[in-house]
Amino acid sequence: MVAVDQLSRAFVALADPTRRDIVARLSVRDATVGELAESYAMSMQAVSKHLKVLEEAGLVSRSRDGQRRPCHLEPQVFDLMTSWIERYRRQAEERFGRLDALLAEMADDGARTEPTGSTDGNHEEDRPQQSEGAPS
Amino acid sequence: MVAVDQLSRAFVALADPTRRDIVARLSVRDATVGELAESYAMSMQAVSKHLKVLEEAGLVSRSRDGQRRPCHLEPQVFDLMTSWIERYRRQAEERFGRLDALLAEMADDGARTEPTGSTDGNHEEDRPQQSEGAPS
DNA sequence: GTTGTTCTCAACCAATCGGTTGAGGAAGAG
DNA sequence: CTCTTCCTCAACCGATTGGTTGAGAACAAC
Repeated sequence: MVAVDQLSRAFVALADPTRRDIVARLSVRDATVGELAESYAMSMQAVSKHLKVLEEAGLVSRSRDGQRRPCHLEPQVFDLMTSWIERYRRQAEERFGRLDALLAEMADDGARTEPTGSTDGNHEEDRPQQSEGAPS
Repeated sequence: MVAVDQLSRAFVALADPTRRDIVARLSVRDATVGELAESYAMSMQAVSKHLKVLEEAGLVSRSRDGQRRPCHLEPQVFDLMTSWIERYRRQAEERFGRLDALLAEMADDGARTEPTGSTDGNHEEDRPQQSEGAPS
């Protein structure tokens, strides 16, 4: 995790089962580090590290309450992930001709993209180091 | 990645910018290992490893065409991820949105319904090793 | 056959990850 | 003040990750 973008941090954060479980618990109610640590067979320091990862990913915030550090779920980052996923899922399904599933979805948000033809080709992102130009 | 569940594999796979970019390219069109490798400043072996990760996550499948191994995006796994995310995003927002409505309700009919617990409280999953029971 | 292309496997390496233990800071309680 | 509670920081450790190079398998083409 060396100065990576937020999307990478978010996916990295949710890649660990313990961290996903922490998110699940925090979605029910806020909790302190100690409370969370009781649930897992690991030290409080380890849980604290996991929370740090979640916090740096923007998924969790922490306030002060005496010597306690209550953890709070911040679900905005979820939108970042789902929008990334949905973008490419939609493009892929569009390409495979699964228009039935697509049309049902377009009834919701009315995104009028060309059926199969356009294949826009502008998938920008924090591209990793490239050697040459775009692919064709 | 030592025999982890599919959800972990999927998040791990998308945690790398190069792999996300591969997914982006494959959403436009299928591609061979060599074609993909031209786009990045790394060896074909490295790209092949990335594709292996994506394949084991179920995000990419590969067929044979002579000595080529065309890669194909399999977007079903995306649903697994979005449904996980949406579940907890919804629960969190529900919890935040209900706070005001809850307080108004508690002024009316007292403490008959449990504030946060009634909605579900069963966030099962392939729980990591726990020490004790559920969180209160 | 030989040659060339495409791709994978194996070994290696530095860096990171997920855990540990020990020490210590910060704040409430006696 | 001391003591305890809650939590973080630092150092360490083994396993994994993301890259490399070299060898070679599989297939097409000559």
